[in-house]
Amino acid sequence: MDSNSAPRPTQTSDSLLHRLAGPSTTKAGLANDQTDINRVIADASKGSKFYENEKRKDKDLTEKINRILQQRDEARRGVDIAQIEHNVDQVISKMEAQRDLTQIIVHVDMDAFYANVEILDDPSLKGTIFAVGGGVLTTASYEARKHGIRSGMPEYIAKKLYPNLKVIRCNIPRYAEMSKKVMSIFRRYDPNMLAASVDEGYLNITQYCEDRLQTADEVVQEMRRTVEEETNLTVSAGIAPNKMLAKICSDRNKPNGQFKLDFDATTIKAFMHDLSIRKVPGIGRVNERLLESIGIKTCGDIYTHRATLSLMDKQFGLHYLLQTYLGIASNHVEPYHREERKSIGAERTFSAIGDKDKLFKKLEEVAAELEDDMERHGWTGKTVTLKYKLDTYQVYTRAKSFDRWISTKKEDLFAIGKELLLPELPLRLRLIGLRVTKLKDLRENADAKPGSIKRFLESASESTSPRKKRKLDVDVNDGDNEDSPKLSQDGFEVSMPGYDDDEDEANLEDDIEELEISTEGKPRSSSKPSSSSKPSSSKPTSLASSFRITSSSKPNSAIKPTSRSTPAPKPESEVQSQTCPICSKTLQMDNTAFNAHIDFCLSKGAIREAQAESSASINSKPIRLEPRKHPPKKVARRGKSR
DNA sequence: GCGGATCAC
DNA sequence: TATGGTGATCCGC
Repeated sequence: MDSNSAPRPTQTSDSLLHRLAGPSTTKAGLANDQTDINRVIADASKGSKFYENEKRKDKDLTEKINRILQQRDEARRGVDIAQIEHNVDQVISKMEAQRDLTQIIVHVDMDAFYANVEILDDPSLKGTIFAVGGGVLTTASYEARKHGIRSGMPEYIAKKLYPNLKVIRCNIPRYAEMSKKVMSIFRRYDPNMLAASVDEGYLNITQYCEDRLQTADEVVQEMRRTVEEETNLTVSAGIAPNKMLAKICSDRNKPNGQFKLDFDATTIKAFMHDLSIRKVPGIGRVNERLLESIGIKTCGDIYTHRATLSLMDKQFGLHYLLQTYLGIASNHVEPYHREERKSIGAERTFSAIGDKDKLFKKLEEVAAELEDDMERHGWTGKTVTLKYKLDTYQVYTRAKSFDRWISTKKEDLFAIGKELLLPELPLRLRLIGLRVTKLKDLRENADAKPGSIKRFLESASESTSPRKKRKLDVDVNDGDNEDSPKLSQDGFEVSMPGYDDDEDEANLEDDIEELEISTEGKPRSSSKPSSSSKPSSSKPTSLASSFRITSSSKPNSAIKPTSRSTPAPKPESEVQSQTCPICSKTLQMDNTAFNAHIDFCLSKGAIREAQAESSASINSKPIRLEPRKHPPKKVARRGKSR
């Protein structure tokens, strides 16, 4: 257990080595000896500002862990552990009783997507060691991964690992094109699938299997074969009763393989028992370390330490971890809806700048990009957040809210950003960004109940085939968004917005452009740190020692579950009380019937009324028929450092 | 509402 | 020489 208080054999601690190795360490196709590779990476990084910042974060985390251990020991003192365990066991029984094994969920994941598309266009790359990106790598071929080269890694470090590495520039429009093709094949199996990113999606094939009397394995096998036949790209898949399990399973036989988990509670629990917690979506490197510090490395360990987790629920989130231990999660799959968007922003990295006018110039450029996006996608909002990163890599944000919808003109965005940045100067920065939240959808005026309206419109336009680009509200998924991915780490890359669907190509391309990874900067080392300049404000959250933590600064920590993670099953046809966003009547019916009712209301030209009405009330929140997407989240928290 | 922080891709 | 960009969410003020 506690691997951190042990003496370090080398100068760089294990945790720091691990941190420097990047977030995608647990991925498929890794290298011979991770240790040697981590060493090379650390040596190549040593001395840089980036390295120093990682070191600082690592130290903060170590201190936080020490506080947690102290809290744990204190909390366990004098309490009846057996009793607590008993109580937790009862909670587990209840969760178990709600387990839903009725839905067949599939997670599909394209293998080394960008790299494989490049091979498509240049077959001579097949089997060779190459990467896609520039400055920072977006993805690496499987052969390159064997040498420790991963997405998110700076090119110069990758070349230390393999000097002859060939690096190909990203061709985002091309990837988007292939993504569309592949997604459309997936949709044959579930028209309601969720495209989670350019290269990844979730399907519910329960109906499909039932209709054809085929097993899930057969269907997925056929689907994967179809993708390969029609696109020459391979995909890996996971089949399980919920999204979390399906995602974990898709990684099991990658590349070009599939893995099905038996739809049986005993099998699922056995599967989770030995699974590294790091494999659980939502648990990243930080939470991995926090959990490990109290002895939890696998999901099975969650049960062993249930008493501690219960006592420290605030920090770790007992509920979410228990669900994870049981292998229970959301099995809800539906397409992304435009109204789910919560923010829109732009940010740019550049070689460090200290000059005020030059910084404003950068801010202006970012403002222009943001204007473009907001216009193109039809959004405005009420809050603007400035983000900046010092040349020391420390990140800060400063926000301002308005009681009106802001102008999307770049001049206005710039003015707001300037107002936020000015009081912080002087600073030496390497990144500036602007983000708008508290959004209002300018296309579909329904900011009032978007959920259903959108849903209806979407299916309607789908059948009639859209083709025209914008206007006419209702656009289905404007491609915008989505989940968005960008460079990924784990294996894959990035993003793109709207692949979703058939519909406007032009728009799609625009979106794609923005995805390009910039990495521009020609870094010149900034001569001096000038680190002295620190963000003024800073609110030391210090007092935050909400707990009785001992020492100084940082407050809390730890993991927590989130309400999300749909605890229960919820097949979908459950009768419940719901209020129609159009006619405002409260109805008792299941979702299918409810959507039909909404269709009815909409068909009566109720749209206009709804729009008029909604523009008056800006706040109504989208209604939600089902649990939302997104996993858990919520794990650790920490205070500010330094 | 604000700011820090973590995570996914 | 040199380490992305977009979006979401959570927590503690």
